[in-house]
Amino acid sequence: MSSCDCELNACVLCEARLYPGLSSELVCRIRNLLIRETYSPHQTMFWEGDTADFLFALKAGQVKLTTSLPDGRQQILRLAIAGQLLGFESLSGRKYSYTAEALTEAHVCKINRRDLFEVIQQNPAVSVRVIEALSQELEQAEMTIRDLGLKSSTERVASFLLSLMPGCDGPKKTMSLLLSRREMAEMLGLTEETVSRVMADFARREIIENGKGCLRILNPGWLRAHSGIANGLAIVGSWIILHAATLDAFRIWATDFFA
Amino acid sequence: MSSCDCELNACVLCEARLYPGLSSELVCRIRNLLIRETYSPHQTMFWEGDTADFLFALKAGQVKLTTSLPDGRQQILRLAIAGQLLGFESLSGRKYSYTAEALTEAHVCKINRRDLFEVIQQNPAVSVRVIEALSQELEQAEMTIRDLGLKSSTERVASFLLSLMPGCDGPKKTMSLLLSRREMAEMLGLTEETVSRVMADFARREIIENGKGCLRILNPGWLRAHSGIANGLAIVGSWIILHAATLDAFRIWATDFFA
DNA sequence: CGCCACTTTGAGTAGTGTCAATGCTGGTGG
DNA sequence: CCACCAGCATTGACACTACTCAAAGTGGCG
Repeated sequence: MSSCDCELNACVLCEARLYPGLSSELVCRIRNLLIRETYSPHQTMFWEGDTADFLFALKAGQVKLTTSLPDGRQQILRLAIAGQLLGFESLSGRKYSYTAEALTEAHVCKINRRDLFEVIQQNPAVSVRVIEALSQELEQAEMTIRDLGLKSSTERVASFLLSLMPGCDGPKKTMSLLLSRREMAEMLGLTEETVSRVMADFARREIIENGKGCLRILNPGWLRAHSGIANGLAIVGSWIILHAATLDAFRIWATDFFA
Repeated sequence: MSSCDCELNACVLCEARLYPGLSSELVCRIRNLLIRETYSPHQTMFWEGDTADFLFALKAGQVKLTTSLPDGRQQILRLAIAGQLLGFESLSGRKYSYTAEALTEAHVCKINRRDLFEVIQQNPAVSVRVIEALSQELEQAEMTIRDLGLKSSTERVASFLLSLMPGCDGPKKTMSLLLSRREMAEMLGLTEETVSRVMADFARREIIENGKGCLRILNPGWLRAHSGIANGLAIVGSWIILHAATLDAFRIWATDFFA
Protein backbone atom coordinates (compact mmCIF):
# COMPACT_ATOMS: atom_id res chain seq x y z
CA MET A 1 0.00 0.00 0.00
CA SER A 2 2.95 2.26 0.40
CA SER A 3 5.01 1.17 -2.56
CA CYS A 4 3.39 3.47 -5.10
CA ASP A 5 2.94 7.17 -5.48
CA CYS A 6 -0.65 7.47 -4.41
CA GLU A 7 -0.96 9.55 -1.32
CA LEU A 8 -4.65 10.23 -0.94
CA ASN A 9 -6.76 9.10 1.96
CA ALA A 10 -9.57 11.59 2.15
CA CYS A 11 -11.36 10.50 -1.00
CA VAL A 12 -14.24 8.05 -1.05
CA LEU A 13 -12.89 6.42 -4.13
CA CYS A 14 -9.37 6.19 -2.76
CA GLU A 15 -9.86 4.81 0.69
CA ALA A 16 -8.16 1.49 1.17
CA ARG A 17 -11.04 0.11 3.20
CA LEU A 18 -13.09 0.14 0.01
CA TYR A 19 -11.01 -2.62 -1.43
CA PRO A 20 -11.07 -5.39 1.15
CA GLY A 21 -9.10 -8.43 0.18
CA LEU A 22 -7.28 -6.72 -2.64
CA SER A 23 -3.54 -6.79 -2.84
CA SER A 24 -1.90 -3.47 -2.19
CA GLU A 25 -0.60 -3.41 -5.76
CA LEU A 26 -4.15 -3.69 -7.03
CA VAL A 27 -5.33 -0.91 -4.75
CA CYS A 28 -2.54 1.24 -6.05
CA ARG A 29 -3.47 0.41 -9.61
CA ILE A 30 -6.98 1.64 -8.94
CA ARG A 31 -5.66 4.72 -7.23
CA ASN A 32 -3.57 5.51 -10.24
CA LEU A 33 -6.69 5.77 -12.37
CA LEU A 34 -7.66 8.83 -10.37
CA ILE A 35 -6.79 12.31 -11.52
CA ARG A 36 -6.15 14.88 -8.80
CA GLU A 37 -7.22 18.46 -9.31
CA THR A 38 -7.50 21.63 -7.30
CA TYR A 39 -9.95 24.42 -8.02
CA SER A 40 -9.78 27.93 -6.66
CA PRO A 41 -12.81 29.84 -5.39
CA HIS A 42 -15.27 30.86 -8.15
CA GLN A 43 -13.68 28.45 -10.57
CA THR A 44 -16.10 26.24 -12.46
CA MET A 45 -15.49 22.50 -12.38
CA PHE A 46 -17.96 21.73 -15.16
CA TRP A 47 -20.97 23.31 -16.87
CA GLU A 48 -24.52 22.12 -17.06
CA GLY A 49 -24.95 20.63 -20.52
CA ASP A 50 -21.33 19.53 -21.02
CA THR A 51 -20.89 15.85 -21.77
CA ALA A 52 -20.23 14.07 -18.51
CA ASP A 53 -16.86 12.44 -18.93
CA PHE A 54 -15.77 12.29 -15.31
CA LEU A 55 -17.12 11.39 -11.92
CA PHE A 56 -15.74 13.76 -9.27
CA ALA A 57 -15.05 12.97 -5.64
CA LEU A 58 -14.79 16.04 -3.46
CA LYS A 59 -11.97 15.61 -0.93
CA ALA A 60 -11.94 19.07 0.57
CA GLY A 61 -13.76 22.35 0.11
CA GLN A 62 -17.29 23.35 -0.78
CA VAL A 63 -18.89 23.37 -4.20
CA LYS A 64 -22.07 25.07 -5.36
CA LEU A 65 -24.31 23.14 -7.76
CA THR A 66 -26.62 25.25 -9.89
CA THR A 67 -29.10 24.74 -12.68
CA SER A 68 -31.01 27.24 -14.78
CA LEU A 69 -34.21 27.77 -16.63
CA PRO A 70 -33.78 28.81 -20.28
CA ASP A 71 -34.61 32.42 -19.46
CA GLY A 72 -31.75 32.67 -17.00
CA ARG A 73 -33.48 32.19 -13.66
CA GLN A 74 -31.00 30.24 -11.59
CA GLN A 75 -31.46 27.69 -8.81
CA ILE A 76 -28.81 26.37 -6.45
CA LEU A 77 -29.52 22.67 -6.04
CA ARG A 78 -27.28 22.13 -3.05
CA LEU A 79 -23.87 22.78 -1.60
CA ALA A 80 -21.60 19.80 -1.94
CA ILE A 81 -19.17 19.13 0.87
CA ALA A 82 -16.10 16.95 1.34
CA GLY A 83 -16.81 13.26 0.85
CA GLN A 84 -19.54 13.68 -1.74
CA LEU A 85 -19.53 12.53 -5.34
CA LEU A 86 -20.50 14.78 -8.25
CA GLY A 87 -21.50 14.01 -11.80
CA PHE A 88 -23.12 10.60 -11.71
CA GLU A 89 -24.35 11.34 -15.20
CA SER A 90 -20.89 10.22 -16.30
CA LEU A 91 -21.90 6.63 -15.70
CA SER A 92 -24.47 6.60 -18.44
CA GLY A 93 -22.55 9.04 -20.59
CA ARG A 94 -25.20 11.72 -20.37
CA LYS A 95 -24.67 15.43 -19.90
CA TYR A 96 -24.06 17.11 -16.58
CA SER A 97 -27.41 18.26 -15.26
CA TYR A 98 -25.91 21.10 -13.25
CA THR A 99 -22.98 23.49 -13.13
CA ALA A 100 -20.44 22.93 -10.35
CA GLU A 101 -18.57 25.96 -9.05
CA ALA A 102 -16.05 25.93 -6.23
CA LEU A 103 -16.94 28.20 -3.31
CA THR A 104 -13.69 27.61 -1.48
CA GLU A 105 -10.48 26.08 -2.67
CA ALA A 106 -11.58 22.58 -3.61
CA HIS A 107 -9.55 19.40 -3.86
CA VAL A 108 -11.07 16.67 -5.96
CA CYS A 109 -10.11 13.50 -7.66
CA LYS A 110 -11.88 12.51 -10.81
CA ILE A 111 -12.10 9.28 -12.74
CA ASN A 112 -13.17 8.83 -16.33
CA ARG A 113 -16.15 6.79 -17.40
CA ARG A 114 -14.32 3.77 -18.70
CA ASP A 115 -12.12 3.39 -15.64
CA LEU A 116 -15.02 3.98 -13.30
CA PHE A 117 -17.01 1.28 -14.98
CA GLU A 118 -14.15 -1.13 -14.63
CA VAL A 119 -13.63 -0.36 -10.97
CA ILE A 120 -17.31 -0.75 -10.20
CA GLN A 121 -17.64 -3.98 -12.13
CA GLN A 122 -14.67 -5.47 -10.34
CA ASN A 123 -15.26 -4.18 -6.83
CA PRO A 124 -18.72 -4.72 -5.43
CA ALA A 125 -17.69 -2.85 -2.27
CA VAL A 126 -17.20 0.28 -4.34
CA SER A 127 -20.62 -0.11 -5.94
CA VAL A 128 -22.26 -0.42 -2.58
CA ARG A 129 -20.51 2.70 -1.42
CA VAL A 130 -21.60 4.58 -4.52
CA ILE A 131 -25.17 3.38 -4.13
CA GLU A 132 -25.25 4.55 -0.54
CA ALA A 133 -23.85 7.95 -1.47
CA LEU A 134 -26.43 8.30 -4.22
CA SER A 135 -29.32 7.25 -2.07
CA GLN A 136 -28.35 9.70 0.64
CA GLU A 137 -28.18 12.51 -1.87
CA LEU A 138 -31.56 11.51 -3.20
CA GLU A 139 -32.98 11.65 0.30
CA GLN A 140 -31.42 15.05 0.80
CA ALA A 141 -32.88 16.26 -2.51
CA GLU A 142 -36.29 15.05 -1.43
CA MET A 143 -36.03 17.04 1.78
CA THR A 144 -35.24 20.08 -0.32
CA ILE A 145 -38.32 19.43 -2.44
CA ARG A 146 -40.40 19.24 0.70
CA ASP A 147 -38.97 22.49 2.02
CA LEU A 148 -39.45 24.38 -1.24
CA GLY A 149 -42.97 23.06 -1.61
CA LEU A 150 -44.17 23.74 1.91
CA LYS A 151 -42.15 26.24 3.86
CA SER A 152 -42.54 30.00 4.25
CA SER A 153 -39.64 32.38 3.71
CA THR A 154 -38.89 32.59 7.43
CA GLU A 155 -38.91 28.83 7.77
CA ARG A 156 -36.63 28.43 4.77
CA VAL A 157 -34.05 30.85 6.06
CA ALA A 158 -34.25 29.38 9.56
CA SER A 159 -33.68 25.82 8.40
CA PHE A 160 -30.92 26.96 6.07
CA LEU A 161 -29.09 28.62 8.94
CA LEU A 162 -29.51 25.52 11.07
CA SER A 163 -28.11 23.38 8.27
CA LEU A 164 -24.93 25.42 8.50
CA MET A 165 -24.41 24.43 12.11
CA PRO A 166 -22.41 21.28 12.68
CA GLY A 167 -25.18 18.89 13.74
CA CYS A 168 -24.82 19.32 17.45
CA ASP A 169 -26.08 22.51 19.04
CA GLY A 170 -22.67 23.53 20.23
CA PRO A 171 -21.63 26.81 21.83
CA LYS A 172 -22.78 29.88 19.92
CA LYS A 173 -19.58 30.22 17.98
CA THR A 174 -18.99 32.20 14.85
CA MET A 175 -19.12 30.30 11.61
CA SER A 176 -18.43 31.24 8.03
CA LEU A 177 -21.21 32.06 5.59
CA LEU A 178 -19.90 31.50 2.11
CA LEU A 179 -23.04 32.57 0.28
CA SER A 180 -24.14 36.06 -0.63
CA ARG A 181 -27.75 37.14 -0.09
CA ARG A 182 -28.38 36.53 -3.77
CA GLU A 183 -27.02 33.01 -3.51
CA MET A 184 -29.05 32.25 -0.42
CA ALA A 185 -32.08 33.46 -2.34
CA GLU A 186 -31.21 31.26 -5.32
CA MET A 187 -30.93 28.32 -2.97
CA LEU A 188 -34.17 28.93 -1.07
CA GLY A 189 -36.41 29.89 -3.96
CA LEU A 190 -36.78 33.47 -2.74
CA THR A 191 -35.52 36.89 -3.81
CA GLU A 192 -32.44 38.67 -2.57
CA GLU A 193 -34.57 41.31 -0.84
CA THR A 194 -36.75 38.82 0.99
CA VAL A 195 -33.70 36.99 2.32
CA SER A 196 -32.15 40.26 3.36
CA ARG A 197 -35.31 41.32 5.19
CA VAL A 198 -35.61 38.01 7.02
CA MET A 199 -31.95 38.08 8.02
CA ALA A 200 -32.18 41.68 9.17
CA ASP A 201 -35.26 40.75 11.17
CA PHE A 202 -33.43 37.83 12.80
CA ALA A 203 -30.57 40.15 13.66
CA ARG A 204 -32.89 42.75 15.22
CA ARG A 205 -34.50 40.06 17.38
CA GLU A 206 -31.02 38.95 18.39
CA ILE A 207 -31.48 35.46 17.01
CA ILE A 208 -28.38 35.82 14.89
CA GLU A 209 -25.53 38.24 14.54
CA ASN A 210 -24.01 38.75 11.14
CA GLY A 211 -20.73 40.15 10.00
CA LYS A 212 -19.24 39.96 6.55
CA GLY A 213 -18.93 36.40 5.37
CA CYS A 214 -19.54 35.13 8.86
CA LEU A 215 -22.41 34.57 11.20
CA ARG A 216 -23.15 33.73 14.81
CA ILE A 217 -26.30 31.94 15.88
CA LEU A 218 -27.38 33.35 19.23
CA ASN A 219 -30.67 31.52 19.62
CA PRO A 220 -30.69 28.16 17.84
CA GLY A 221 -33.77 27.13 19.80
CA TRP A 222 -35.84 29.88 18.23
CA LEU A 223 -34.63 28.87 14.79
CA ARG A 224 -35.54 25.26 15.40
CA ALA A 225 -38.98 26.22 16.64
CA HIS A 226 -39.56 28.25 13.49
CA SER A 227 -37.96 26.00 10.90
CA GLY A 228 -41.10 23.96 10.34
CA ILE A 229 -39.54 20.83 11.69
CA ALA A 230 -40.61 21.06 15.31
CA ASN A 231 -44.06 22.25 16.18
CA GLY A 232 -44.92 20.24 19.26
CA LEU A 233 -47.02 17.92 17.19
CA ALA A 234 -45.50 15.57 14.68
CA ILE A 235 -47.23 13.40 12.14
CA VAL A 236 -44.77 10.77 10.96
CA GLY A 237 -46.22 8.07 8.80
CA SER A 238 -49.03 6.45 10.73
CA TRP A 239 -47.85 7.92 14.04
CA ILE A 240 -48.92 11.06 15.81
CA ILE A 241 -46.27 12.35 18.17
CA LEU A 242 -47.10 15.03 20.71
CA HIS A 243 -44.59 17.20 22.45
CA ALA A 244 -45.23 17.34 26.18
CA ALA A 245 -45.95 21.07 25.93
CA THR A 246 -48.64 20.44 23.36
CA LEU A 247 -50.26 17.68 25.32
CA ASP A 248 -52.26 19.91 27.64
CA ALA A 249 -53.73 21.88 24.79
CA PHE A 250 -54.61 18.60 23.12
CA ARG A 251 -56.30 17.29 26.26
CA ILE A 252 -58.50 20.36 26.44
CA TRP A 253 -59.42 19.99 22.82
CA ALA A 254 -60.12 16.29 23.31
CA THR A 255 -62.37 16.67 26.36
CA ASP A 256 -64.27 19.33 24.53
CA PHE A 257 -64.57 17.11 21.51
CA PHE A 258 -65.78 14.00 23.30
CA ALA A 259 -68.13 15.85 25.65
CA MET B 1 -34.41 -20.13 -17.37
CA SER B 2 -37.68 -21.90 -17.78
CA SER B 3 -37.21 -24.74 -15.35
CA CYS B 4 -38.33 -22.86 -12.24
CA ASP B 5 -41.46 -21.11 -11.16
CA CYS B 6 -40.36 -17.55 -11.71
CA GLU B 7 -42.50 -15.89 -14.28
CA LEU B 8 -41.62 -12.22 -14.11
CA ASN B 9 -40.13 -10.21 -16.90
CA ALA B 10 -41.25 -6.66 -16.30
CA CYS B 11 -39.14 -6.07 -13.21
CA VAL B 12 -35.74 -4.43 -13.25
CA LEU B 13 -34.44 -6.87 -10.70
CA CYS B 14 -35.84 -9.87 -12.53
CA GLU B 15 -34.77 -9.32 -16.09
CA ALA B 16 -32.55 -12.05 -17.36
CA ARG B 17 -30.33 -9.62 -19.22
CA LEU B 18 -29.13 -8.34 -15.87
CA TYR B 19 -27.30 -11.54 -15.20
CA PRO B 20 -25.07 -12.07 -18.20
CA GLY B 21 -23.06 -15.22 -18.05
CA LEU B 22 -25.01 -16.71 -15.20
CA SER B 23 -26.46 -20.14 -15.49
CA SER B 24 -30.22 -20.21 -15.72
CA GLU B 25 -30.40 -22.03 -12.40
CA LEU B 26 -28.53 -19.20 -10.73
CA VAL B 27 -30.83 -16.62 -12.30
CA CYS B 28 -33.77 -18.55 -10.98
CA ARG B 29 -32.25 -18.68 -7.53
CA ILE B 30 -32.00 -14.92 -7.53
CA ARG B 31 -35.51 -14.63 -8.81
CA ASN B 32 -36.72 -16.79 -5.99
CA LEU B 33 -35.47 -14.25 -3.49
CA LEU B 34 -38.06 -11.83 -4.78
CA ILE B 35 -41.46 -11.50 -3.13
CA ARG B 36 -44.35 -10.59 -5.42
CA GLU B 37 -47.10 -8.36 -4.16
CA THR B 38 -50.10 -6.54 -5.52
CA TYR B 39 -51.54 -3.38 -4.02
CA SER B 40 -54.96 -1.96 -4.75
CA PRO B 41 -55.61 1.76 -5.31
CA HIS B 42 -55.23 3.88 -2.15
CA GLN B 43 -53.40 1.07 -0.38
CA THR B 44 -50.20 2.10 1.36
CA MET B 45 -47.07 0.12 0.55
CA PHE B 46 -45.06 1.58 3.42
CA TRP B 47 -45.05 4.60 5.71
CA GLU B 48 -42.50 7.33 6.10
CA GLY B 49 -40.58 6.52 9.26
CA ASP B 50 -41.02 2.74 9.13
CA THR B 51 -37.78 0.78 9.17
CA ALA B 52 -36.79 0.10 5.59
CA ASP B 53 -36.64 -3.67 5.33
CA PHE B 54 -37.36 -4.04 1.63
CA LEU B 55 -36.39 -2.55 -1.68
CA PHE B 56 -39.41 -2.43 -4.00
CA ALA B 57 -39.40 -2.69 -7.78
CA LEU B 58 -42.55 -1.38 -9.39
CA LYS B 59 -43.58 -3.64 -12.26
CA ALA B 60 -46.90 -2.07 -13.13
CA GLY B 61 -49.08 0.73 -11.90
CA GLN B 62 -48.46 4.16 -10.42
CA VAL B 63 -47.43 5.00 -6.89
CA LYS B 64 -47.55 8.33 -5.08
CA LEU B 65 -44.61 9.19 -2.81
CA THR B 66 -45.36 11.70 -0.08
CA THR B 67 -43.55 13.24 2.84
CA SER B 68 -44.78 15.56 5.58
CA LEU B 69 -43.73 18.34 7.84
CA PRO B 70 -44.40 17.67 11.54
CA ASP B 71 -47.44 19.96 11.50
CA GLY B 72 -49.12 17.91 8.82
CA ARG B 73 -48.37 19.89 5.67
CA GLN B 74 -47.90 17.28 2.99
CA GLN B 75 -45.74 17.21 -0.13
CA ILE B 76 -45.88 14.74 -2.99
CA LEU B 77 -42.28 14.04 -3.97
CA ARG B 78 -43.05 12.34 -7.24
CA LEU B 79 -45.20 9.77 -8.95
CA ALA B 80 -43.37 6.50 -9.42
CA ILE B 81 -44.08 4.54 -12.56
CA ALA B 82 -43.38 1.02 -13.78
CA GLY B 83 -39.69 0.18 -13.86
CA GLN B 84 -38.66 2.34 -10.93
CA LEU B 85 -37.21 1.24 -7.62
CA LEU B 86 -38.52 2.46 -4.27
CA GLY B 87 -37.01 2.43 -0.82
CA PHE B 88 -33.26 2.60 -1.32
CA GLU B 89 -33.03 3.37 2.37
CA SER B 90 -33.29 -0.39 2.83
CA LEU B 91 -29.70 -0.73 1.74
CA SER B 92 -28.32 1.09 4.73
CA GLY B 93 -31.06 -0.10 7.04
CA ARG B 94 -32.42 3.38 7.58
CA LYS B 95 -36.06 4.39 7.72
CA TYR B 96 -38.23 5.08 4.70
CA SER B 97 -38.07 8.78 4.00
CA TYR B 98 -41.48 8.87 2.37
CA THR B 99 -44.85 7.15 2.34
CA ALA B 100 -45.69 5.15 -0.77
CA GLU B 101 -49.34 4.84 -1.73
CA ALA B 102 -50.66 3.05 -4.79
CA LEU B 103 -52.71 5.25 -7.13
CA THR B 104 -53.70 2.41 -9.42
CA GLU B 105 -53.48 -1.31 -8.90
CA ALA B 106 -49.75 -1.81 -8.47
CA HIS B 107 -47.66 -4.91 -9.03
CA VAL B 108 -44.32 -4.96 -7.29
CA CYS B 109 -41.65 -7.33 -6.30
CA LYS B 110 -39.65 -6.68 -3.19
CA ILE B 111 -36.43 -8.06 -1.84
CA ASN B 112 -35.16 -7.91 1.70
CA ARG B 113 -31.99 -6.18 2.74
CA ARG B 114 -29.83 -9.24 3.26
CA ASP B 115 -30.73 -10.81 -0.06
CA LEU B 116 -30.36 -7.53 -1.89
CA PHE B 117 -26.91 -7.06 -0.50
CA GLU B 118 -25.90 -10.49 -1.61
CA VAL B 119 -27.23 -10.03 -5.12
CA ILE B 120 -25.47 -6.71 -5.47
CA GLN B 121 -22.19 -7.98 -4.13
CA GLN B 122 -22.23 -10.90 -6.50
CA ASN B 123 -23.60 -9.27 -9.63
CA PRO B 124 -21.87 -6.08 -10.69
CA ALA B 125 -24.32 -5.74 -13.56
CA VAL B 126 -27.13 -5.37 -11.04
CA SER B 127 -25.22 -2.71 -9.15
CA VAL B 128 -24.66 -0.74 -12.29
CA ARG B 129 -28.33 -0.94 -13.09
CA VAL B 130 -29.25 0.21 -9.59
CA ILE B 131 -26.77 3.08 -9.76
CA GLU B 132 -28.21 4.22 -13.06
CA ALA B 133 -31.75 4.08 -11.70
CA LEU B 134 -30.71 6.07 -8.65
CA SER B 135 -28.84 8.68 -10.61
CA GLN B 136 -31.78 9.22 -12.93
CA GLU B 137 -34.09 9.69 -9.99
CA LEU B 138 -31.66 12.14 -8.47
CA GLU B 139 -31.62 14.10 -11.71
CA GLN B 140 -35.40 14.08 -11.76
CA ALA B 141 -35.51 15.27 -8.16
CA GLU B 142 -33.17 18.10 -9.03
CA MET B 143 -35.46 19.19 -11.83
CA THR B 144 -38.29 19.26 -9.33
CA ILE B 145 -36.20 21.43 -7.01
CA ARG B 146 -35.55 23.80 -9.89
CA ASP B 147 -39.24 23.98 -10.75
CA LEU B 148 -40.38 24.56 -7.18
CA GLY B 149 -37.72 27.17 -6.63
CA LEU B 150 -38.24 29.15 -9.80
CA LYS B 151 -41.59 28.64 -11.49
CA SER B 152 -44.87 30.50 -11.13
CA SER B 153 -48.14 28.68 -10.53
CA THR B 154 -49.06 28.76 -14.22
CA GLU B 155 -45.68 27.41 -15.22
CA ARG B 156 -45.88 24.64 -12.64
CA VAL B 157 -49.28 23.47 -13.78
CA ALA B 158 -48.27 23.73 -17.43
CA SER B 159 -45.14 21.65 -17.01
CA PHE B 160 -47.01 19.16 -14.86
CA LEU B 161 -49.59 18.66 -17.59
CA LEU B 162 -46.85 18.25 -20.17
CA SER B 163 -45.14 15.66 -17.99
CA LEU B 164 -48.30 13.60 -18.25
CA MET B 165 -48.01 13.42 -22.00
CA PRO B 166 -46.03 10.51 -23.39
CA GLY B 167 -42.86 12.28 -24.51
CA CYS B 168 -43.84 12.78 -28.12
CA ASP B 169 -46.38 15.45 -28.95
CA GLY B 170 -48.88 13.00 -30.31
CA PRO B 171 -52.44 13.64 -31.43
CA LYS B 172 -54.54 15.45 -28.87
CA LYS B 173 -55.89 12.31 -27.29
CA THR B 174 -57.59 11.92 -23.96
CA MET B 175 -55.43 10.74 -21.10
CA SER B 176 -56.17 9.81 -17.53
CA LEU B 177 -55.51 12.20 -14.68
CA LEU B 178 -55.14 10.16 -11.53
CA LEU B 179 -54.63 13.08 -9.16
CA SER B 180 -57.25 15.24 -7.52
CA ARG B 181 -56.82 19.02 -7.41
CA ARG B 182 -55.60 18.69 -3.84
CA GLU B 183 -52.98 16.15 -4.89
CA MET B 184 -51.82 18.28 -7.81
CA ALA B 185 -51.47 21.14 -5.35
CA GLU B 186 -49.47 18.98 -2.94
CA MET B 187 -47.20 18.03 -5.78
CA LEU B 188 -46.68 21.54 -7.15
CA GLY B 189 -46.31 23.40 -3.88
CA LEU B 190 -49.56 25.30 -4.38
CA THR B 191 -53.05 25.26 -2.88
CA GLU B 192 -56.06 23.38 -4.14
CA GLU B 193 -57.79 26.63 -5.10
CA THR B 194 -54.86 27.99 -7.08
CA VAL B 195 -54.58 24.78 -9.09
CA SER B 196 -58.30 24.81 -9.71
CA ARG B 197 -58.18 28.40 -10.92
CA VAL B 198 -55.28 27.77 -13.26
CA MET B 199 -56.91 24.65 -14.68
CA ALA B 200 -60.23 26.46 -15.14
CA ASP B 201 -58.37 29.24 -16.86
CA PHE B 202 -56.63 26.79 -19.20
CA ALA B 203 -60.00 25.23 -19.99
CA ARG B 204 -61.60 28.59 -20.75
CA ARG B 205 -58.76 29.44 -23.15
CA GLU B 206 -59.28 26.02 -24.77
CA ILE B 207 -55.75 24.90 -23.98
CA ILE B 208 -57.08 21.83 -22.21
CA GLU B 209 -60.40 20.10 -21.80
CA ASN B 210 -61.06 18.31 -18.57
CA GLY B 211 -63.53 15.64 -17.62
CA LYS B 212 -63.56 13.62 -14.44
CA GLY B 213 -60.33 11.74 -13.98
CA CYS B 214 -59.32 12.46 -17.52
CA LEU B 215 -57.93 15.27 -19.58
CA ARG B 216 -57.27 16.29 -23.15
CA ILE B 217 -54.52 18.64 -24.13
CA LEU B 218 -55.76 20.78 -27.02
CA ASN B 219 -52.82 23.14 -27.33
CA PRO B 220 -49.56 21.56 -26.18
CA GLY B 221 -47.61 24.32 -27.89
CA TRP B 222 -49.09 26.95 -25.63
CA LEU B 223 -48.25 24.84 -22.59
CA ARG B 224 -44.67 24.41 -23.71
CA ALA B 225 -44.32 28.12 -24.34
CA HIS B 226 -45.57 28.83 -20.84
CA SER B 227 -43.86 26.05 -18.91
CA GLY B 228 -40.67 28.02 -18.36
CA ILE B 229 -38.62 25.63 -20.42
CA ALA B 230 -38.81 27.32 -23.81
CA ASN B 231 -38.52 31.07 -24.09
CA GLY B 232 -36.75 31.53 -27.38
CA LEU B 233 -33.51 32.18 -25.53
CA ALA B 234 -31.76 29.43 -23.65
CA ILE B 235 -28.78 29.71 -21.36
CA VAL B 236 -27.28 26.25 -20.95
CA GLY B 237 -24.00 26.13 -19.18
CA SER B 238 -21.59 28.32 -21.06
CA TRP B 239 -23.81 28.40 -24.16
CA ILE B 240 -26.38 30.92 -25.19
CA ILE B 241 -28.93 29.48 -27.57
CA LEU B 242 -31.28 31.73 -29.47
CA HIS B 243 -34.51 30.63 -31.04
CA ALA B 244 -34.80 31.89 -34.60
CA ALA B 245 -37.80 34.00 -33.64
CA THR B 246 -35.79 35.74 -30.96
CA LEU B 247 -32.83 36.41 -33.19
CA ASP B 248 -34.26 39.52 -34.85
CA ALA B 249 -35.07 41.14 -31.56
CA PHE B 250 -31.56 40.31 -30.42
CA ARG B 251 -30.04 41.84 -33.54
CA ILE B 252 -31.87 45.07 -32.92
CA TRP B 253 -30.72 45.12 -29.34
CA ALA B 254 -27.17 44.32 -30.38
CA THR B 255 -26.90 47.02 -33.08
CA ASP B 256 -28.28 49.46 -30.59
CA PHE B 257 -25.79 48.34 -28.01
CA PHE B 258 -22.69 48.49 -30.16
CA ALA B 259 -23.66 51.71 -31.91
C1' DC C 1 -83.26 11.65 -1.55
C1' DG C 2 -79.58 13.29 1.16
C1' DC C 3 -74.86 12.91 2.16
C1' DC C 4 -70.21 13.24 1.05
C1' DA C 5 -66.11 14.37 -1.35
C1' DC C 6 -64.51 17.13 -4.82
C1' DT C 7 -64.42 21.29 -7.59
C1' DT C 8 -65.27 25.94 -8.78
C1' DT C 9 -65.72 30.71 -7.77
C1' DG C 10 -65.58 35.06 -5.15
C1' DA C 11 -63.84 38.54 -1.83
C1' DG C 12 -60.35 39.99 0.93
C1' DT C 13 -55.58 39.68 2.51
C1' DA C 14 -50.92 38.17 3.78
C1' DG C 15 -46.75 37.36 2.04
C1' DT C 16 -43.38 37.93 -1.58
C1' DG C 17 -41.83 39.97 -5.61
C1' DT C 18 -40.60 44.37 -8.08
C1' DC C 19 -38.52 48.65 -8.55
C1' DA C 20 -35.84 52.20 -6.81
C1' DA C 21 -32.86 54.76 -3.63
C1' DT C 22 -29.21 54.64 -0.30
C1' DG C 23 -25.13 53.29 2.11
C1' DC C 24 -21.17 50.46 2.55
C1' DT C 25 -16.84 48.25 1.09
C1' DG C 26 -13.02 46.81 -1.56
C1' DG C 27 -10.63 47.28 -5.70
C1' DT C 28 -8.79 50.06 -9.65
C1' DG C 29 -6.66 53.54 -12.00
C1' DG C 30 -5.29 58.16 -12.34
C1' DC D 1 -3.25 59.30 -2.12
C1' DC D 2 -7.85 59.95 -3.43
C1' DA D 3 -11.80 59.69 -6.69
C1' DC D 4 -14.39 56.58 -8.75
C1' DC D 5 -16.74 52.44 -9.64
C1' DA D 6 -18.88 47.94 -9.20
C1' DG D 7 -20.90 44.78 -6.25
C1' DC D 8 -23.37 43.73 -2.16
C1' DA D 9 -26.67 44.67 1.45
C1' DT D 10 -30.37 47.18 3.37
C1' DT D 11 -34.68 49.59 3.34
C1' DG D 12 -39.00 51.68 1.61
C1' DA D 13 -43.11 52.01 -1.32
C1' DC D 14 -45.94 49.61 -4.05
C1' DA D 15 -47.85 45.78 -6.95
C1' DC D 16 -49.33 41.39 -7.53
C1' DT D 17 -49.29 36.54 -6.88
C1' DA D 18 -51.02 33.05 -4.39
C1' DC D 19 -53.24 31.96 0.12
C1' DT D 20 -57.36 32.06 3.26
C1' DC D 21 -61.94 31.75 4.24
C1' DA D 22 -66.43 31.11 2.67
C1' DA D 23 -70.21 29.75 -0.29
C1' DA D 24 -72.23 27.34 -3.80
C1' DG D 25 -72.23 23.90 -7.59
C1' DT D 26 -71.39 19.01 -9.14
C1' DG D 27 -71.55 14.13 -9.25
C1' DG D 28 -71.41 9.53 -7.09
C1' DC D 29 -73.38 6.39 -3.88
C1' DG D 30 -75.93 4.32 -0.18
